[in-house]
Amino acid sequence: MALDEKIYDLRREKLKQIAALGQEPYPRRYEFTHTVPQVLASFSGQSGEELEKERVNVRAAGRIMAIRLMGKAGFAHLQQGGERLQIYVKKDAVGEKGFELYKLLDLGDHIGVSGYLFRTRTGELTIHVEEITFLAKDLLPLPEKWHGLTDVELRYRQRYVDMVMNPEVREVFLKRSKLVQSLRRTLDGHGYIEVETPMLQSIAGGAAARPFITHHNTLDIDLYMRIAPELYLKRLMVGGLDRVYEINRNFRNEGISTRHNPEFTMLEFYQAYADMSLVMDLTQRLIEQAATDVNGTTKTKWGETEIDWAASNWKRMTMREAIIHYWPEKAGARPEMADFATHDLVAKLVKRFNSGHSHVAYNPQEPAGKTIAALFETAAEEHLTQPTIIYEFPAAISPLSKNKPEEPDWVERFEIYAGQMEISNGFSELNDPEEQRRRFEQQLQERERGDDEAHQLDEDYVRALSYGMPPAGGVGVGVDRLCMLLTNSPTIRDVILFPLLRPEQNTQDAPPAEK
RNA sequence: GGGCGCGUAGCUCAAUUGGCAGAGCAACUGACUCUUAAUCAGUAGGUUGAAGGUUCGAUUCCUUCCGCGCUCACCA
Repeated sequence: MALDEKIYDLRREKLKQIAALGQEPYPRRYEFTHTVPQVLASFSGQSGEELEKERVNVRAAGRIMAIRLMGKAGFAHLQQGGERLQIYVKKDAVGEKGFELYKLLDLGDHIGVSGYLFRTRTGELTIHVEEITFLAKDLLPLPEKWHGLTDVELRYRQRYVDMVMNPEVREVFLKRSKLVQSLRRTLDGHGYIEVETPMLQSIAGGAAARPFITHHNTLDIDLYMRIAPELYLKRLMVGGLDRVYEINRNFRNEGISTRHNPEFTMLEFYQAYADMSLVMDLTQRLIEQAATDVNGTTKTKWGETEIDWAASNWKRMTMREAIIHYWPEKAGARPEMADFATHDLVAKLVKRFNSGHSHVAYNPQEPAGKTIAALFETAAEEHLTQPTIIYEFPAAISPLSKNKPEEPDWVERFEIYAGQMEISNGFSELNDPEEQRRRFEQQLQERERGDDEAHQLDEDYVRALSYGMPPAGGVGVGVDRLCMLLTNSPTIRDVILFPLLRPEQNTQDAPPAEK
C-alpha cells in the first residue's frame, strides 16, 4: 500500500473519532465574525495591553497550515484568503473534548474557532480559542511545509494544491480578475454592450488557424470550436448593435508553448462609424487603464526589464518602417520603402536578410505580403519590449481588413506588441461584400496550395455584409498574454488556472475507492 | 515534429569511478500549558518513471518507451 493511502485510511479513522466526539464530520455551514484577512487588517495595530483591556471576541475559519502540540496546549496557523492567523488552544480553555478534537486535527484540515484576541510573548496576534468547530478533513497529505510544491507538472495538474501552498499563485489570479473587470469597465464606459456569440460554429472563421472538430448527434453534423468570434460580432454590426464586445474562449488546434494554450481568452470589440486609428487609440487607453487598475501603476516588471504602459512611452511605426528600423547590421544596408513594392524586390530582400545570421523561410510561391510579414516577425518582434503599435499590414494576410486607399496591397490593420509578444490586433473592417468575396476566394487558393490555415469561405457572412455593414473598427486583445505581462509571468500556463496537459496515465495519485 | 535536459519516500533533495538507497519535512508512538521550520526520544515509510541489455554487481552505462521542462519549428 502506498504511503499516501495509509495516511488516507488513518485520517478516515481520525474522522470517525472526531464524529464520536460529537462533531459533525462534514458540517454544512459556519458563521464567522471575521475572515482571517479581516482580523489581521483590523487588529494588527492593537497592542497586547489594548486587547487585554477591551476583550475582542472573534469567530474565524481556515485551513490548518501549521500545528504544534505541547502536552496540554498547542498552537496552529489558520490560512484563509491567502493569509495566516495563529490560534492558541489550551486544554483549560477548550475543555476535555475540545482538546481531544485538537489532537485529532491534521495539517490541511478546515476548522472554525471562537475566542478572543491576544498577543503572545513574541508579540504575534493570536486567537485564544474557547471553542473549536470541525469543518472538513484533509485526507491526503499536503506537500512539505517549508519548500512547498515546486514540481511544475504537479502544480498544473493539481492546481488546488498549488494554490494552497503558493500564495503568489492566488495573487496572479486575483490580478487576472481585476484585469478582466477593468477591460469591461472601460468598454462599458464607452457605451459598449457585452454579447455572447457561438463557440460551436459550422464554419470556423475570423482567423487563420486549425480548428477543433466536434459532432452534434441529433443534427448529425460536424461542428468546429470557434477560432475567433469575429464574423459573428460583425454580423451584429450589420444588425445595428453599434458597439459590442465579447470576452471569451477561443480554441485553436495548434502547438502548446509558453505563449500558446489550445484554449485561450480573447477580448474582441467592434465600433461602428470608427476606423483603425480610432480603435487603435481606444485600445491603447484600454491597456494603459488595465495596467493601472491591476498594479496601481503603469510600470510593470517583465523579467529583468520594466515595461511602462503610460501613453507617453508607446511607439508607433508601420510594418515596413519596423523592418527598416530593426534591419540587422549583418544583413547590410537598410532597405527602403521601394524595396517592398514587388514580388521580385521582396525576394531579393529576403536573400539579403538571410545572408546575415537570421533565417526567414521563403517560399517563392507565396504572396509577397506573406513574406514581408515573416520578415517583420523575424527582424523586429524580439526587439518590441515596450508597448509598440505596428500598423499597415499586407493585404495578403489580412482577408477581413479594409485596404489603404492609395496602396491597395496594404490594409488598415495594426497589432500591438509588448514583452516580445503580440497582444492585440485590430483594423478597419472590410464591409464591401464583393471585395470580401474576392478575399475569401484568394484564401481558398491559398488553401488549395496546401495552407490549411487559410480562411474558409463563409457565404452567410458575405450575405450579411450585402445587407450593409456600417464602417467599423474592430480589435482583438489576447487576455492571457496581457495578463502574463501585467503579472510578470513567463509562461501562459501561469495565468491559466487549468492549462491543458496530457491526461494522467496512472491513477496512483487518486484517492482509494470507497470501501 | 527536431534538439537538449530531467524523472530516487507523500513533499524538498542527497548517494564518490558501477559497490549495503540516505536526510529534512510530513506520518506514527511517547514526553512537554507561549510555540512559530517548536523541541526531545523512538518507529515506520522505496519495484530509484516502465521494459529490456551490458556486468559478479546498475539510481549510476547502453537501447526503447512513457511523462514533464527548456528550446527551435509551427502558431495571421
